[in-house]
Amino acid sequence: MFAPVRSQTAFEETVERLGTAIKLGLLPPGARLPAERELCAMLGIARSTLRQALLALGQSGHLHALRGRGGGTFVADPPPPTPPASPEVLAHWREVCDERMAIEVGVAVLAAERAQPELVDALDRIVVEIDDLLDDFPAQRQADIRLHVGLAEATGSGRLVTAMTETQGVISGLIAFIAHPPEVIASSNAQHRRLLAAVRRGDEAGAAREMAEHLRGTEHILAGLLPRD
Amino acid sequence: MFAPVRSQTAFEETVERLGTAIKLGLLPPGARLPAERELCAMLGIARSTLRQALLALGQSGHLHALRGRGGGTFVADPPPPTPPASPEVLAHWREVCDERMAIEVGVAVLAAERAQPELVDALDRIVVEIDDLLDDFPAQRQADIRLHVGLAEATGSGRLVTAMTETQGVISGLIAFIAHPPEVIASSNAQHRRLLAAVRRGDEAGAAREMAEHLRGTEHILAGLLPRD
DNA sequence: CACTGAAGGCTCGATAGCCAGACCTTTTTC
DNA sequence: GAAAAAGGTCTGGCTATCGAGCCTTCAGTG
Repeated sequence: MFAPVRSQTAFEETVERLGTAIKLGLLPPGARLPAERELCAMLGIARSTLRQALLALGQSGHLHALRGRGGGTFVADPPPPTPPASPEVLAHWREVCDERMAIEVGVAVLAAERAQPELVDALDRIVVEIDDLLDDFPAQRQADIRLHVGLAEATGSGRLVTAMTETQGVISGLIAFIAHPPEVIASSNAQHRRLLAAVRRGDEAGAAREMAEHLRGTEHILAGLLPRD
Repeated sequence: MFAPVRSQTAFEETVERLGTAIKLGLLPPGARLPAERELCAMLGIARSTLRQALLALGQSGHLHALRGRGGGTFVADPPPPTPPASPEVLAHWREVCDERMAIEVGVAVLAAERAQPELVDALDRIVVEIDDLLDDFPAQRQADIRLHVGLAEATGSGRLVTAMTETQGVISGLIAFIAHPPEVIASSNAQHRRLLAAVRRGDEAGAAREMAEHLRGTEHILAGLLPRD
């Protein structure tokens, strides 16, 4: 209740926002960011602050800039190697999973309530895509992320999309640990299919159950690999 | 995706934290806060910053200070009148409800999974309490808040408790609008009872359904009173 | 080939928030 | 009357951020 107040600086928040977007593939390799003068206006910060963030992401290999007309800031094409998950996240991985469970289940229920068939169709296509990508782990991960974020988008709530992307950003560092034999992926994707079916028929309770089970799968694997906390 | 970065200052965050705790009754009228020198250490901020926050809450009538030995900062005993909900919250009330739905449903599922009987017992007692308070709206509201926050505590995740209190803080300003005939309260409390029953037997899907229905009740009433957005 | 416009790169001064600490005043307790 | 425990006040310094101007690079255009 009187836990430390730790407000992020604008610089930190910007690095995290852009960095997460890149790591999750929301800003794909090669993509061009808006010009600095536009971007800082969008983000509501000064250009000097934005540049600090861009510089940091440049040094970590996520961005590179080209000067001159037609230049700009681009997402690095060979993405930099993902650093090992921070010990801080590792120490609290169970809390991270809990929060993920809460948000994703909530999103699933809300999505089931809203049930826009066209959006569910799009998500179904991602499931098919994943089935074709059983070997290509990075691509399959990104499709998985798009699926989960897409579900959040289907709720129509911007704040839930934000919460979902943040959650995915944190959990991705953990998931990178897990071995991914094709049969695990396939079973996980089967859960996706059942989840979407429940969402499509507006079955809130079913969606909640499927999502909970889906996430528990990840959790169990992590529990076997990570230290007790 | 490039939405404005708006980082709260330590001062703002402190006012919000303490103010919410007071408005939700987590810091009951008459309660004494830790001494300034301790409190600022707990919150990890400078005393001058903390004092700004305390001053602000004093001027809004939520706190009053007594000097001298045995003095301290106390929660005002006749709580100040709640100001009308901010137009900003009113404009986005549907998003607020969505976020609440997601978090509370997620919490309900997680609580059902964990299911610590003793904690559920405590929550059951709150339900009984509410049944005895059908006339006393403020007291009944606070009991309701304690029930929902208690459910979050039952998940064992500190971050979910934080999310829940924040959500309750925002939604409370809206709920103050609603007429509360005893029969509405009674029916809402019956939902509490069914919800806790589902949690107790570890029925995740059931808990999700009950919680969703419970919150939808509030939403429908609000929809009738507030402007379309 | 020179010019232009659009982009990143750089610098500087002003401001605000925050911190750390010392000191003052009030009140109770011994 | 002294000590202790609290809130109240003041000052100086640090850092993040802002805002604005100017420089450099370079593709396109005439």
